[in-house]
Amino acid sequence: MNEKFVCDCEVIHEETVNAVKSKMRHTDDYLNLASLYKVLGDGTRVRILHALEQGEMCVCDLAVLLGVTKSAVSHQLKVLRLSNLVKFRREGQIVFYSLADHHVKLMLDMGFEHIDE
Amino acid sequence: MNEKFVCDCEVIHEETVNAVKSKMRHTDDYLNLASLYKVLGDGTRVRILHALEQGEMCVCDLAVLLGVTKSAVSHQLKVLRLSNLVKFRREGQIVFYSLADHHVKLMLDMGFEHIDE
DNA sequence: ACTATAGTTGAATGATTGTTCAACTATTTG
DNA sequence: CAAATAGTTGAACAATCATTCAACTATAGT
Repeated sequence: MNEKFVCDCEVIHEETVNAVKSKMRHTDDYLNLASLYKVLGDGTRVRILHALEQGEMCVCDLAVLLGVTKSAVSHQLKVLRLSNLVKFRREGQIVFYSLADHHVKLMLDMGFEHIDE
Repeated sequence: MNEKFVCDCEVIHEETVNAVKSKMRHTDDYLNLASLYKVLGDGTRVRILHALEQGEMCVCDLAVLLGVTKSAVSHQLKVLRLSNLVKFRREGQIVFYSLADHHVKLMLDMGFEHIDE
């Protein structure tokens, strides 16, 4: 009556699995973490975030800078907003976006370090 | 003769865009960075990585621990291998996987910090 | 050589996702 | 109020992706 039914393995290191299992978080935590990284896993979105490291920018600024439509930028900004990676303020017709906190810059820098090896 | 043709905007902050543009990296850098985060953007893969923080594990261990098939684990391990996030060694029939370097743990921890707010 | 088990791989499938287009809202100016 | 511009939104389409299944390779034991 072990976990064989969820796997096609016949022999495993039972102690190792149990030891690791006790250290694991709740599955939802991993799904949340994956969702966060999924947001960072798009070229347009990381370009937006890196651009905003220099300071706040409006949607049109970003669209011109990245060479895509306002609509595309707006869609991606919404994704970034829902993940609490950017914040915004409205000034007249113009909406200025900026990074939500310094955490975001740290995550980007850590990623760059890895790819720059 | 400005960048209007790539965007449906009529008025922008030209100086801001030029200033930021000079600070931006090559587009390929962002695609590479996004590719890395895309790999981390999957629940199964982050669970694998977090499990491997405890020590090396074989494919069957991981399959039982996560409740998925060997095949699914093997496919994801291949993705992680191609991104240099895990390494492996073979001992007889058994292949043990482990984290490629401490960088990986740092990236995971930083992500957890963000979602734990 | 034969059997059993660990692991890998390719094709197929269903789900997710990024962009575009068109229509919409919000705000400013005349 | 009307016109113009900044930004948002939903539907549609193409592309990407995670899992399963089945067939395969690799190693160990008899």
